[in-house]
Amino acid sequence: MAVVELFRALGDPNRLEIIKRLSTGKPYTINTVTSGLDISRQGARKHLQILVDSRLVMLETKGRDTRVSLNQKRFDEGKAFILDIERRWDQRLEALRSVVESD
Amino acid sequence: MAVVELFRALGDPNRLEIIKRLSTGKPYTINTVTSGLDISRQGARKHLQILVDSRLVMLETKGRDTRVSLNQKRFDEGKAFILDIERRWDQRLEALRSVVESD
DNA sequence: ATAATATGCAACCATTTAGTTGCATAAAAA
DNA sequence: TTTTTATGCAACTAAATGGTTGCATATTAT
Repeated sequence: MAVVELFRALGDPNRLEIIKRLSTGKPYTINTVTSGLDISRQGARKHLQILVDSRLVMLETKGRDTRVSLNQKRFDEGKAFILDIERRWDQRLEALRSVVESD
Repeated sequence: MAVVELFRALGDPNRLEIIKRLSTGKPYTINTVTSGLDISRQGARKHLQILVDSRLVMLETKGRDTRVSLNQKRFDEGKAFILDIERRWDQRLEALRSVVESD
C-alpha cells in the first residue's frame, strides 16, 4: 500500500519541517531546505532521501547544488485515504440515524 | 506537533488495516478488529495501543471484552495539514501565473 | 465447578531507524 | 590556482520498533 509509505514519511518532525518549507514554493537547495534542523548535514540528508523515496519530494542536480521541490500530487493520495475513512464513518452515522428515525 | 504522531501512527500496514476495519462503523472488540493480521495477538495489541496513544482509536472495557472505536475527529487534523500544504502550493502556482501574465 | 474466552503485563530478541563522524569530489568563488 | 561551498558515500552506534513467548486474571459459557 503506497499510502503507508506516504504516512510513514510524514511521521517525523524533521521531515514534516522540510515539507512545510517546500510548500511555500520558495526555491530551495538541499542545503537551504535542511538548514537549522538541529541535526547534522548527513542526518538531514537521510531524511530528505526518505522524502524522495516516498515520492513526496524531487531532486534535480543543477551544477554545484541540487534543487529540491515538492511533488504536490503525492499528497492527494494521503488526502484521499483520509477522506475515504471519513466518508465511510459518516455513512455509518447516517445509517445509524435512519435506524433511529424508523422507530 | 500532534500531527506528526498522527501520521506516524498511520504509517504501518497493520495499523492502517485496523483503521480501515473500524471505519466501516461495525462494532469491534480488540479480538475481532485484530483478527487475521498475521501477527500474534500481543503484536496486534501493541499496534492497537499505538493507535490509542495517538488518539485515533478509543477503547472501552465492557465486561470480558473491550469495545474498539474510531475517533473520527482526529483525522481532521491530518486532513487539515495536507490541505494546508496544498493550499500554500497552489498559492505559489497562482503567484507564478500572475508573474507570467504581467509580461 | 470447570472450561473456554478475552484480555493484560513483562521480558526478550532482531531489525530498522535516526543519528553521527570521516573522507572524497566537483563546481564556483577568490 | 587555491580555497570555499555543496554535495556524495560508507561505516558505525544507540535507541526505537515490530515482533515473539510465557504467564496471569477476570468474565462468560458449559
